[in-house]
Amino acid sequence: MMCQLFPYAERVTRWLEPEQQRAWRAYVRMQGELNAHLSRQMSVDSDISMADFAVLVQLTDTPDERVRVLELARSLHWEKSRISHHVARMEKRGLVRRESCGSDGRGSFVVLTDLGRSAIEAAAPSHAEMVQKLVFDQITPAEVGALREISEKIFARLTTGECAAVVAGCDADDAVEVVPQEGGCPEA
Amino acid sequence: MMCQLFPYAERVTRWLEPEQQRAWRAYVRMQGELNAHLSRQMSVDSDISMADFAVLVQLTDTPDERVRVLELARSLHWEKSRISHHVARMEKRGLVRRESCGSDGRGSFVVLTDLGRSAIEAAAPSHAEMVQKLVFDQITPAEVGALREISEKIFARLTTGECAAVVAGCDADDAVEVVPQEGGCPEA
DNA sequence: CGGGAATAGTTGACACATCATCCAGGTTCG
DNA sequence: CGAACCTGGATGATGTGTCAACTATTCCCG
Repeated sequence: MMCQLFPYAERVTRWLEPEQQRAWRAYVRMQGELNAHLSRQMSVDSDISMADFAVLVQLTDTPDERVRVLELARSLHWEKSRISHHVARMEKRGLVRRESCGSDGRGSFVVLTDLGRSAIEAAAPSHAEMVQKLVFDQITPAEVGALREISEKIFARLTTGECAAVVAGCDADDAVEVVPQEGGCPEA
Repeated sequence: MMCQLFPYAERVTRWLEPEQQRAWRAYVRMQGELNAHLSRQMSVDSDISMADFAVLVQLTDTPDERVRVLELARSLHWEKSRISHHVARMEKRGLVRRESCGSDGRGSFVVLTDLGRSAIEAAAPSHAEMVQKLVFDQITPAEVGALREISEKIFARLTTGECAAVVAGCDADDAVEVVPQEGGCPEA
């Protein structure tokens, strides 16, 4: 594939070194368990999923609590059809509603409802505490920095060059980073 | 708003510090993109999913290429019903087959087929190279070590105390010492 | 003005994960 | 022996993610 071009002409596979192998396995396992745990916790004690949460965060971060569908897709790095389906499900549950856009006949807004607002307000604190307990209570401040550096470097590689364009329906706009993720809120 | 922190509150939420927040955001984004990228790459150029790959790896790691279903669940940290469904789909595609277990009438084995073996042999090299390029080419040897340490610490917390038992159908019955810890998982 | 092309969004089919439930084969113990 | 219970595993419903069409608007350009 496009990401497969390699400096070596031949098909010499570069297998992972033992050290890398260990790190990779540890990372993969941790990441899987952490995701599972955070998802389960959120759905158990707030009755919304991580995906719902991410969408709701985007909405609450916007002054008038309404965002265009494709704007959501871009800031969440989701495909447009994923957003579309997900919003449909959330609408069914009353967390958001759709409104058509006057200035552009084909567009539509996703709007936060009262139910949606109270859902995220209920979910945020325990989610933040969970992240704190499961992640940041376990590692040193130096490791926090390292985690960020590592993540940023890898992420950068994923969004540059040949690898970037693969995401359909959501161009790597660039300036990126109005990242959805919750976490703490700087005391407003 | 939900982010306001009231000093008098009984349950004071520990929001993330700015540094932690940045690290968390970076991690979440990276992890999401990396997963998506690896999955897409594998299914595009080897026609199997990461989940298939994980199962196949377990099978090839076993001398006679046959493993009990629950054994699979335990080593992959999957729920038993997930394994069951997944194996059913893989069987339909000819990657594995089931065989009943003589010594225990209720058990069954999952057995690697020739098709399954050639699938994983085809998938492994390009997957390894992808991991190399996307991850290890981006970070320093010191960071490889850090990544492993961080992952191990967080993982350890996830499999300890009350957090561990939550996984249904796959009790860490053996080995794993379950040391009760205060602080608990969710605040309940 | 008219006819592509791009854009915004939806839809349907399918793969996947989770949950609750069910079931058959073992185990324990009176 | 047999009833209660435990275990290994399958199944169906439901929610979620992806891909490939598809519709409807708007844009561009002659």
